[in-house]
Amino acid sequence: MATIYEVSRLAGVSLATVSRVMNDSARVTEKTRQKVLSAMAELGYRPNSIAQSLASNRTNSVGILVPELHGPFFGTMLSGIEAELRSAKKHVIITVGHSDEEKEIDGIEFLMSRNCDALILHVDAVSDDYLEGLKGGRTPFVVINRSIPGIADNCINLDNEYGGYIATKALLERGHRKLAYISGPHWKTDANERLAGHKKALAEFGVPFDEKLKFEGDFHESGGTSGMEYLIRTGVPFSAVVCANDDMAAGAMVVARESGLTIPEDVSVVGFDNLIFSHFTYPQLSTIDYPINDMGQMAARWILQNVYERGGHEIRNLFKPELVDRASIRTIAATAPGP
Amino acid sequence: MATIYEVSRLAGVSLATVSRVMNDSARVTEKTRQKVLSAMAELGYRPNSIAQSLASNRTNSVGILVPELHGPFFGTMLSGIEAELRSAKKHVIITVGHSDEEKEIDGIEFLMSRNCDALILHVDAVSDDYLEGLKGGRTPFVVINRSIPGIADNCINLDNEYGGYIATKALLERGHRKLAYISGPHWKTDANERLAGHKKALAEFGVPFDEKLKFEGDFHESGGTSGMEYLIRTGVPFSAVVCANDDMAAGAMVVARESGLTIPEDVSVVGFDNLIFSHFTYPQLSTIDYPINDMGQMAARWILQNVYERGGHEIRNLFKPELVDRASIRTIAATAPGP
DNA sequence: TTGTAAGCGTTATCAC
DNA sequence: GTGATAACGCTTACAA
Repeated sequence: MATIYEVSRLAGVSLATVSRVMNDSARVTEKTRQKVLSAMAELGYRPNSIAQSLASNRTNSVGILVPELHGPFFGTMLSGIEAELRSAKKHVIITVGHSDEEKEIDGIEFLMSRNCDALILHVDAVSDDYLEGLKGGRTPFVVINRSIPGIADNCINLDNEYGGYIATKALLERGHRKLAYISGPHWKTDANERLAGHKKALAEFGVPFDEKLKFEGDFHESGGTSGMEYLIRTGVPFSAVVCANDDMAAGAMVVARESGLTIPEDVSVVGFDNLIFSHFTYPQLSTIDYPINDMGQMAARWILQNVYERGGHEIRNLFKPELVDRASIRTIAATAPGP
Repeated sequence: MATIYEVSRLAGVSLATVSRVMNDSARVTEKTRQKVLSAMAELGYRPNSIAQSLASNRTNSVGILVPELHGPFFGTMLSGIEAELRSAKKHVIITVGHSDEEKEIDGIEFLMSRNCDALILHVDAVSDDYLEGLKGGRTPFVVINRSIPGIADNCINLDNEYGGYIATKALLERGHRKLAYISGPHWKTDANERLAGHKKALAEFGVPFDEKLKFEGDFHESGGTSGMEYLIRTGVPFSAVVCANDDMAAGAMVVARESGLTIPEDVSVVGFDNLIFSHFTYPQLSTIDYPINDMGQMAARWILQNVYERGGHEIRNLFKPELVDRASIRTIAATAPGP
C-alpha cells in the first residue's frame, strides 16, 4: 500500500500538502492540487483510516447496541441507521445486550474501548442513572426508545402511551367493552407506558379496568401464547385482546384458533409494532405502527449533527405511532355491546 | 485518558514491559507483572485500540456485507456471527449491498478501506470472477450462500438443490402430482439450485415439469402474490405450490385465500427458509429450514481460525437443510391422485 | 526478564 | 500557499 509519504515524493510536495488536498483543510493552489491528485491516482493511494484516526482522534465509527438481532424489529432500525450514516462515510459497529444489565454495560464499554465517535443505544436493563452518568463521559450518545428526564435531548422515543391509547380506543369505538390486555414485562418502561395508554382509553369510555383480564407477558411469542391460555382458562369473558406487541399478538392468535375461537368473530386482536410479518397472519393483524426505521434514521442524524457537525436536519425527539387497521378487529353493533 | 507511558512510569518499568503484560506476548516476572497491573488499575488505564491497530496492523474488526437488514433472515445471520466474534473480542462492522453489483463492490471497498481484518460476504450481484480475484488481495474473506469453484474453501453454503428436492419430494410423497413452482430470480444462483432440486424430485417420481406452472418471482412477498395470481389466472390445475422462499409463500397464501382457495385443502404450500414468522401464518407453513444462524457462526469460526489463529473448530462448508413439516401440506389418498 | 528505540501513517502546529 | 516536524499511543525487533 502506498503511503502519504510516497505520494508526497512523487508529487514533489510535502506530507502536509498531501494531507491538505485529502481533507480540503486549507487552500492549495489548483496546480499543486492537481499534481497531488495525479500522484495519488498513479500510486493507487488509499489513506490508512487507522492512522487518520490516531492522528485526528476520530474513528468515523458509531457504535450501536441493540437487545437482539434475530427479529425483524432491530434489523429495520439498523437499516435506518446504516443508510444515513453510510452516506456520510461513517460506519456502524454492532453489539447486542440481550436485555441484561451486565451485558448492556459490557457492550457499551466494548464500544467505547473501540473509540467510537458516538453511540446509539437501545437498552432496556440499564438504569436511567447510569445513562445520565454516561452523559458526563467523552462519548456522545443517543438513546432510542426511552425518555430520560435528565438527558431528554439525547433521547429519541416513541409515544408509547399514545400508542396504547389508540390501540384500545380502536376497540372501544367499535363497540368492545370487555377488553383483555397482554402486557410486556413490567420492568420495561415502554410496556408500562403502553398499559397506561390502555387504561386511559378505558377510563375515557367509562370502562373499568379488570385486573383479571390482564396478563404480564414477555414481549415474545411465548408471552402471547401463555397470555391467551391464561385468559381462556380464567373464564372471564372478553371480546377483544390488546397485545403490547406483535410477537405476542401472533402467539395469542395461534392459541385462540387452536382453542376453537375464530378471529375476529369471537375475539378481536390488536398488536403493536407493525412488524413486517403482521400482514401474514390470518386474519391480517390490526396493529400500531412503530416507525422504527425513521427513528433509527433520526438517531443517525442527531449524531451527524451533534458529533460530525453535518447540520441541516431538524431533530425530533418524540414520534407518534399510528393505527394500521387490517382485519383482526370486529365491529360490534352499538345496540348490542359486548358478548 | 491514561496512556501506556504513564502506566510504565507509575509502575517503574518500560513501555515494552507494560505492553508485554497487556498482551501476554512474553514472559514477565510475576512481581513486575503485579506492579504493572496495579498501576493500570490505579490509573484506570484503557489501551487505545486505534494505536494498537496502527502498530500491530490488526484492527480486530471483521466487516460484514449483507443484501439488506430489515427482514428476519439477515438479522439471524448477524446474530450468529456477532455472538461468536464478540466472545473473541472482535467486532463487527456492517454494510448493506442491496443486491446491486455497484453497491456491493462499493461496500466491500468501504470495509477494506476500514482495514477490516477479514470479511464475511453475503452478496448476490457480484460475479464469481470478482470474488476469485478478491482472494488475491490482502483481506481474507468468506462467502456465505455461494459455492465458487476457484475458492471453495472460502465458501459456507447451503445445499439449495437438496432443499428444493426435499420440499418437492414432501409433496410428491403425499400424493401430489400437479405441482406449481414460484421461483426466485433466475440470475440468483440459489434460486436456480432450488429449482433444479424441484425438477430432480419431479423426475424421480416420473412427473413432467410444466413450464406453465412455473413463475419467476423476486424472493419477496410481491413475488408470491404475483405468482399465485398468475397461476390462478392461467387456469392450469395444480394441487400444490412450492415457493422458493417463505416471503413468497406468505404472499402466495394471502392471494390464494383471497381467491377463495383454502389451504391446504385446495392447495398445499411449502416454503423455504423457515423464517421466524413461518409459524404465524395460517395454516402454519411447512417449509425448509435454513440454518442461517449456524452458518453465520461457522463463517465467524472460519475467520477466528484462519485469520486470528484461534483454532479448535471443524469447518463445515456445506449445510444440509431439513423439512419442517407443519400444516400447509395436505395428504392426497393414493387411489385418487390430484384434483 | 527487561529496556531502548524505531516504526506504524496520518494530522496539526508552527514557521517561512 | 507550503514545508518541517512534533505528536497520536502503541508494538516489536534488538540489545542488554
